[in-house]
Amino acid sequence: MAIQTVERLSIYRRALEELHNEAVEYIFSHELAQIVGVTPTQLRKDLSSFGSFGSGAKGYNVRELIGVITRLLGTDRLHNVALIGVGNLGKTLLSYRGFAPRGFRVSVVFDVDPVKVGRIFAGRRCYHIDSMDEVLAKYSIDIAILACAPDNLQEVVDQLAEGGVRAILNFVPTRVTPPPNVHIEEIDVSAKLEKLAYLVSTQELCPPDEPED
Amino acid sequence: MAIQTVERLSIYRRALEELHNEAVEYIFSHELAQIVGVTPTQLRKDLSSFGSFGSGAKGYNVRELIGVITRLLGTDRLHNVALIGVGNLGKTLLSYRGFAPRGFRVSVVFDVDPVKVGRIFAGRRCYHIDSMDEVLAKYSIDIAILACAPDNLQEVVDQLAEGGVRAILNFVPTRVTPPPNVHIEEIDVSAKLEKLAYLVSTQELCPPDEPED
DNA sequence: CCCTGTGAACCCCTTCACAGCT
DNA sequence: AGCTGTGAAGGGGTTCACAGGG
Repeated sequence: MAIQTVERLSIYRRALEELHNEAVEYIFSHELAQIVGVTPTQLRKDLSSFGSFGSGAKGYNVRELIGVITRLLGTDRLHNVALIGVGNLGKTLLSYRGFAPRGFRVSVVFDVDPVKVGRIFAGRRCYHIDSMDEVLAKYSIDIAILACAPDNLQEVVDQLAEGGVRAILNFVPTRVTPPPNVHIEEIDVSAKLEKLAYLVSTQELCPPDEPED
Repeated sequence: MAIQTVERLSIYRRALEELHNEAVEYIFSHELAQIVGVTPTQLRKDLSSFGSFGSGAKGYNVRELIGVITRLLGTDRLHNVALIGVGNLGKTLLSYRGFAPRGFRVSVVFDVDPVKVGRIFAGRRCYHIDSMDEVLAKYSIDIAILACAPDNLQEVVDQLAEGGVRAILNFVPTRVTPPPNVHIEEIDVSAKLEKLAYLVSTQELCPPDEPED
């Protein structure tokens, strides 16, 4: 399955869950496509890449589709997540309500600040980064979120990999090279903003063709 | 210039600035590529798409490249940013130090909560969303960041567009249809996590071919 | 020589057009 | 008739391979 499809599945599922809550049982591709902002063809292609679920008369069964996508994304089982760094961003992530319903549990947090180590943040014990190996195993962590200072980031990543972490979500605007068999996703707010700045400034220079009024 | 190139330029510039701080004057494509995690060819292609800056002997002039990229991204002039929603995420964004050095100033914040409206957050006055029109003009806002509740999000977006906002960074996991001439970038943490969950679970099933030990 | 810059090939993803089903 | 599923075409972006220059 195409990796881009995977990214969209997550969006489809969220929309489908809302529809399910509104007691919608069936939906057509053009309706769901409208909601999530893709073309109906795109949506059908995505879904057809892992099976046939639609019926000509009623469209797609909402509940069934949610189940299939959930299994496919691997979010039917619980993922234990480690958070690295309990600064502003880390605390915000700890309070985010969107993880639990999708099978993610931030089980443990790490920091280097001696003031924070040993304390409990939103119910999670904060460990020192140096004790990572044992703690990762103890909580059977397989995903980590980086929300720490950029110093020694590669080292942290390598330690995580050694501890069995296979996927990392990186909020730190520093690029690290992924250890073997470890997937890294970057979330780079500044880069996104700068992209927007570019789009805004070029739009000023070359306004999109529209009929003069 | 390709849009993907734009996203990478921002990353290049950040790395170049670090190099500049370390008094590095020239750098070869393979060195910078290594730092930011792209192929040297990719990097050269990106840079060559808007000019020729490298010299065979010394590589690229760091300072010059920073200047060119900055102008190109449109971050040489200041962008006034409006933040919508002063919850956990909003406050975290307000305290983020990465905006100012890249030409972004969060000038004003909006909320619907009467407790928050009128208060000052990190030096920014909080206005009610309904007074958006006048406030946007007053501060000459051209970029907005959505960090609010998902209710009526499309309405908020449309209001922003009417107020002259041309680019929106959306942290809210709800898809909205962009008004004409408005660019929207999504930051979807859950979707990224679910993508990672997928990668982890498929890797378990079909481990990448490696020699048995 | 080893670097940069770049046409060409390649690859992936989206879109089109339509066949098949209900 | 309107829907889904899908081979085929099209487009964009990355990689390759090499020409050109200090």
